[in-house]
Amino acid sequence: MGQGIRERQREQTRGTLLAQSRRLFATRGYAAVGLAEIVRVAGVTKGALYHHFPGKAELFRAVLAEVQQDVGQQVAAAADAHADPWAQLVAGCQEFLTASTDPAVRRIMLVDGPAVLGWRQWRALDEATSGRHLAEALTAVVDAGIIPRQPVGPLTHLLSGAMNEAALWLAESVDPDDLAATRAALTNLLHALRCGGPADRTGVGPGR
Amino acid sequence: MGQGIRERQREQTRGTLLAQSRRLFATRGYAAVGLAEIVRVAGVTKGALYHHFPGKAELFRAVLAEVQQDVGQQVAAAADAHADPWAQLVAGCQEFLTASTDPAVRRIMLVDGPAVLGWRQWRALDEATSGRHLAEALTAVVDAGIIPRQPVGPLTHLLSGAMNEAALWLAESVDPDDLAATRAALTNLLHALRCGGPADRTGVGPGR
DNA sequence: CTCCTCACATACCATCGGTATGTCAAGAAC
DNA sequence: GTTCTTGACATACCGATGGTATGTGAGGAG
Repeated sequence: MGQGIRERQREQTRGTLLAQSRRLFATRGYAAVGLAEIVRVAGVTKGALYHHFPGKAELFRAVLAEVQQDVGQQVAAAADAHADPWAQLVAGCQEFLTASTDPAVRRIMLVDGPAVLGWRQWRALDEATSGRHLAEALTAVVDAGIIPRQPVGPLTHLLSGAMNEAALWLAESVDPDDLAATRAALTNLLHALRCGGPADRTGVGPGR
Repeated sequence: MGQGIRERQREQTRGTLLAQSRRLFATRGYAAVGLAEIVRVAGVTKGALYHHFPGKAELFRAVLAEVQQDVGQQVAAAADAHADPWAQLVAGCQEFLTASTDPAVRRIMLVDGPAVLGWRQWRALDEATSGRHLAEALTAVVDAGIIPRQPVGPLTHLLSGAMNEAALWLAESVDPDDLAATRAALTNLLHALRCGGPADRTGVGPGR
């Protein structure tokens, strides 16, 4: 089955490198973890690391992609449990808050990600995974006429940022009621979108 | 006036150190700027830097505090131009987007800040300046009965994160309409709060 | 004038990310 | 089976970086 002892070994080495990096980056942050420690706990040398990844930043990028993938799947699974576009949106957003309980998500994806890769690359990765689900869900909700027709781009980023920040806040929060309150506020915010029409939008053209 | 040539020189050295650091950190990011370059453009040596700051991270912290202070004042000034609590909230939020046009704000305050100092310290700094204004404005709006009574903590973080992310997105955006669309979406979002309640009121609310 | 302190400058060090090169086994060629 | 090539690492080394220990000269108190 495993075609070639060569390729199998390669995948295993790369796998442990990614797994250990993810663990260390999640617990102590990108800057505080040296390559020496990564290769030590992975049981290899720096030569192996640089054989698989162009450098520390690219290693982090691979780890981040893995984390984003996991979150994206988790969100998508929660959304797919519903048929109604609106229920999918709400469920996906709530599930994102749940997924962000994982320290790896918070530290790697939300804190270090933008700083290490730059916001542009970070956004591109997000766009390809979890962020895309939000945009699609919003588009579906707009198309279904549930909320007023409007450009979904700005709205996507507003909501994405709102949830990111809320997740980080909840992580440091000591009051257990904060989680429930945030979930309620988020749901409330989403519900509020349904009655927000063209208010006094100053100096803006027609939406799409 | 300046009591002592000693103290004046001290303040000037510290000032240029802060100013040059702010400029370099804003343009190239925290990690990509070395202390050697900072002290070179500031016309001093590393000895001077370590005499004024405990280390690179603390220097960054001082720069970030300065940036936060500026943003906070800018937001407060925009809000104080209005008497109505609601107008203050909207004006302050819009002004935050304007203030985030500055690359120093985006890179130092929004991207590198959380990663370098950790989200906890970053949040504490924000809480003391620009973030506090948002919380106060929201409290005022709730107290005035303009939006339904609810915990302001979660709402503050949701809105803060929304604006942070929007500001970063606008910075990379190429479409000039995005700015206007985002302002509209943000205003719309704020307006939508007026018809949503903690107990899930799904009725169609008034425009204004 | 004396002396002390403070605001730096100089010299130095440990560690880090990164690179160049060596090594040895797995798979291909015959 | 032998040779030969290739690829998956290991080893040794380098420049740069943040950080520290120590030197020094001018300002200010007495």
